[in-house]
Amino acid sequence: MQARRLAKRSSLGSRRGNAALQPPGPAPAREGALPGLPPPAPAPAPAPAPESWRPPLPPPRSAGTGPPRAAGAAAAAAAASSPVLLLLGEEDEDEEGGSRRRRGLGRVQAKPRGGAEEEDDDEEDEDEEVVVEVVDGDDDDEDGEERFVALGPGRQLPKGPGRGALKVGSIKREMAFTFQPEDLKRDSSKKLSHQHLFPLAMEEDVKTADTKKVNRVLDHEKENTRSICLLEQKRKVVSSNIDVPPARKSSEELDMDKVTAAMVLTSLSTSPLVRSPPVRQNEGLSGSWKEGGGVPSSTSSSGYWSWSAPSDQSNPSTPSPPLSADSFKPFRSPAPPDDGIDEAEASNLLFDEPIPRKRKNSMKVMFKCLWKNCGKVLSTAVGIQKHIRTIHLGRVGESDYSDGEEDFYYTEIKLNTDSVADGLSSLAPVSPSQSLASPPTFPIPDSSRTETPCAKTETKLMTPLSRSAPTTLYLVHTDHAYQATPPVNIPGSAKFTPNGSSFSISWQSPPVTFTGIPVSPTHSHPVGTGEQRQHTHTVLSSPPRGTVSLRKPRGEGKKCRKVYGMENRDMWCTACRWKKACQRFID
DNA sequence: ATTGCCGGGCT
DNA sequence: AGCCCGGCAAT
Repeated sequence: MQARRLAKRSSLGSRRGNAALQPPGPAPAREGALPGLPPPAPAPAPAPAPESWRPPLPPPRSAGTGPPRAAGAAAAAAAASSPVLLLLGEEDEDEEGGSRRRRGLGRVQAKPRGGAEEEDDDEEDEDEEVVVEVVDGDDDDEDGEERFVALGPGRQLPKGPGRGALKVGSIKREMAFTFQPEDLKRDSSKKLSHQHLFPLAMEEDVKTADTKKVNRVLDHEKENTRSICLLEQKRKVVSSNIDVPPARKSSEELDMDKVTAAMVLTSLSTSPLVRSPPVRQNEGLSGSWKEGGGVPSSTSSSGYWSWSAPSDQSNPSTPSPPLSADSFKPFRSPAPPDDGIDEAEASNLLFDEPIPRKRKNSMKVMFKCLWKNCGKVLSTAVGIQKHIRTIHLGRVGESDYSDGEEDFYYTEIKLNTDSVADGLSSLAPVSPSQSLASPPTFPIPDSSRTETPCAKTETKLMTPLSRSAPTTLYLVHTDHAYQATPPVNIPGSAKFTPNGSSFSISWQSPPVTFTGIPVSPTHSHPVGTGEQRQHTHTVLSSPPRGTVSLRKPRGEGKKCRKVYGMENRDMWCTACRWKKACQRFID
């Protein structure tokens, strides 16, 4: 039989009908009688089909994303050798992502959490890193530099965002460089952990830069110098070289510089690149700040959020909340920011999508006013800033403009919002003024959907869906109804529970029942108002496609393949033969 | 790597 | 509709 089939296949299946011609019912039986016959030597297995081409894997991401610190040396080395690498890598990834998505299209918008999301994450991660580095002046500096370099001379910037990146890059770069001298200094003395990354960056710099820079490096270390350097360097024409500011300023000046730097950063914060750890509890206004790192934090965060929002739109399908506060992974800022960069003004308010993106861990960030006697908590950075500005700083007129000062007067609070409802409810009251945007952004939680007025954003991923999905599945399967299986399964015995797992039991017969009756009490009939019911309905109908198709849980039981083996493929149930869910041995 | 089976193409 | 298979995901 098999041989026949094989032959048939090899001959392009022109005669495909043959095997099928045998009456389906008897066939198995007959064959069952045949087993005695030595199975015809299976024809030489057809050469395995050549593997379908796959998009090349993106270049090792390690350089860009991975744990920056750990990856450190290797990654940095790679980067150093060819700064462009990173950039290219990014692009490649993008492309790949695109293709992946494209490929995925056919497949029910495959699970949103799939590659696309990951990729997004990655990307953003990278960006985040960059940001972080700016703030901290840490390891990531090189990153920024690399990017800059690559962008500048090497290639033409394809589009707006690129340009923006460039811009930012340069700035960043300056900052980064400023740090370097210090790093060198520290290198000898401190040996900070993050330092090992630097050498690379420095190396590169050294290549281009004069040795005198090194000398300068030896100067006493002032963290504040950074800011100064930044300012000074801006003047310098040299793009590739890093010059250390020759002059040092008095401590007082340094403070000033700090402030200045802070302001600069703040203003720059619009750029997605600037980032800082999300949750930073700096009660001590002065104490906790470190080298200006803290300064932009709040502002940047707001900026960040706002940026992230657009990204969401781009990938509506992926809920992916990248930021995990726990891991303290640097934030991802969507590289794409085509829109934003140009308007680097303090237009935070514009986007101010206050709403921190929903995080995986269901953490929500709130902003608390630290002003004495004012414990006001708002959900958005912008909101809190505004609040501080107007209420405490008394800057009524310039409400729009933020010089960053407000940042000192509020802190971020992480809230654990396990239940969406909580988050929403708390949200609403707290920041009535700006919260409007927030609700839509938190679609994830189940409860939210009912509460949120705005239906469009609602994801259909909610539990209901999952439950409903099985139902749908049922239908689908019913449709298929592979007739072949002679042995009918115990329809009656199988009891149908709403749960996906058990539903599988009864494919064949009863599904119909189900279709009519929504399985889960939650969604099902009785409860909903007309509207709600409708909603449910929609969910039911659409989900199969949009949602992660609930794949039928894999049956543990024996399957035709197992039972009969490949040799007796003919004995398989049709479904099995067709690579469909086995109907004979249903689990 | 194997296996179950979905999604989709071809006839 | 029947048949088949690529490819994904679970194992």
